[in-house]
Amino acid sequence: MNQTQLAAVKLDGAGPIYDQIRRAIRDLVLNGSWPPGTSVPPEHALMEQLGASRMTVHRALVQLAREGLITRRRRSGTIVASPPASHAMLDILSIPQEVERLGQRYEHEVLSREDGRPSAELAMRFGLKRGERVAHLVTLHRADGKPHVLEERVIHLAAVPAAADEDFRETPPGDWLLSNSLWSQAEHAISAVPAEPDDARLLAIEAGEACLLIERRTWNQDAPITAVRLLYPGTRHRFVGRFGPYGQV
Amino acid sequence: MNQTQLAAVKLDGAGPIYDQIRRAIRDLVLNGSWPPGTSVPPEHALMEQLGASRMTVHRALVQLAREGLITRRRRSGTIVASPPASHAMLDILSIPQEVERLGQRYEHEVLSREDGRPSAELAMRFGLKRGERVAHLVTLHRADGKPHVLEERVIHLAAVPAAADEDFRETPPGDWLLSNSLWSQAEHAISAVPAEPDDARLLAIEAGEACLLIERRTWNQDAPITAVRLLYPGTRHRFVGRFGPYGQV
DNA sequence: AAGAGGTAATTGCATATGCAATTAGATCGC
DNA sequence: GCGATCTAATTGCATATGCAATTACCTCTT
Repeated sequence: MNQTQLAAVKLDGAGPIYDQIRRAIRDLVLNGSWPPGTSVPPEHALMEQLGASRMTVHRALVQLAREGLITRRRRSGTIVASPPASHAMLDILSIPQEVERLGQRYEHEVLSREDGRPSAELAMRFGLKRGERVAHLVTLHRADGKPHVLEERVIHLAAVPAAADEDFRETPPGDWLLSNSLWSQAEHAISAVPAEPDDARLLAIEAGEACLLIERRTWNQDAPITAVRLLYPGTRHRFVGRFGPYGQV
Repeated sequence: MNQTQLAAVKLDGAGPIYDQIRRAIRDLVLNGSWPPGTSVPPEHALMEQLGASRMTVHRALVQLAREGLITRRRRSGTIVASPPASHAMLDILSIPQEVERLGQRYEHEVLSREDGRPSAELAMRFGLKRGERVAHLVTLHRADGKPHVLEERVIHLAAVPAAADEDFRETPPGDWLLSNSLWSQAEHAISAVPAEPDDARLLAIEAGEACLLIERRTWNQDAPITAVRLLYPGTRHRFVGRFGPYGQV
């Protein structure tokens, strides 16, 4: 919680001062130098440290608070926020949550796992470099005992070394990664595909049946973390989102 | 473009002044009193009209600009922005754009149209009230001559009376609605379904082939505008989105 | 030890002031 | 007219100042 040795805020001289401060602190948060719970120096301290006026520092902090990276309270001060678990998009990041929100019992089973350098076929399918060590996992998620989604995932071990010693029995890989790694960008692709015979058998559906395929890749500051293919029996699933023309107005 | 008789900004006395100003202007924009292109009074004018300091007015306007509702330029002033065509999600609102972004030639054809009270079956499928008058359209969109997506749509004529006199030959219904109606909320559902025989024939694919189904309903302030089912041959399409845990960081 | 009350740290908000940057529109010179 | 130049309107940014609101923490009383 406390700053024993807090990495310093460094300005880069590009653009308005308030924005330099904002970006500097944002980067410290995003790259993990200031993990969630870290207390941010009070406005006075930053003001002296940076040689800016309080209002300028304030402006940067207010904006960061609006963006959700920090939490501010009078008298208590400012701390780095935990990534919002309630973010609309994030819902689909946690399969246990997704299942439980449907009021069903969740289970998962790791069907296979291999660590090492990817085969040519695997590298191709997930857009990997051959040289890099990855964990390759296939996991089946069940809702009330029935197959819910088939997950095939690679984890970049260079980015998440701890994954090598984790067996994912307690927590499925997606959720484990959410709490054991940092990510700053994710890319989704959604498409419909017919079920391959092997996949169909695991999902207990007919081969060729329409399935929803979600492919997601996740990075932290350009370093790839993980890539996953989620195959949902299409007839049983819909993804719903709500928005307005200017965002969530 | 100009304010012949601009509806006035009215504060409600609730909360900080800068936020009252922000909400007041936001509401004028969202409810259509200040349509896109309207020029917003300069900071000086608002300052006098509202009895607030320039910095306070400034703060409200800066925030609205960051939210994308207004556009500001030095000397030229501030105008109400057009709803952002570049919004990631919005891309899929315009099929012509979607096709042209792929570098293909766009065409569309209205295959059928019926205006009147919906049949029981139709009301059921789109969640309509039986009493309400709607236009019911089936449109096929083509890319480079090949079927791209099959659109089935209902338009609530009470909300968009002008739709009754439009034949949608020039502009397909989705795009026409974008420029001829206001909307504040949309809901998407994405799922995978096998192609029905009729639909498969129109899309020139095999019956039962996996398709991506996007169902979208659109409202303006709780009043339904339109509902649409877009059926994409799944193997040919992917929808891609990108985001970070704190939004578009 | 427990509760009451006071103090001060910290953020939130508003104002006033001044200057910089941009550029639409006016003016000038030819 | 037409291009060059000037002027001033408008937004962008930073600072200094002052007060309000919240509340962690200290002190005092019993």
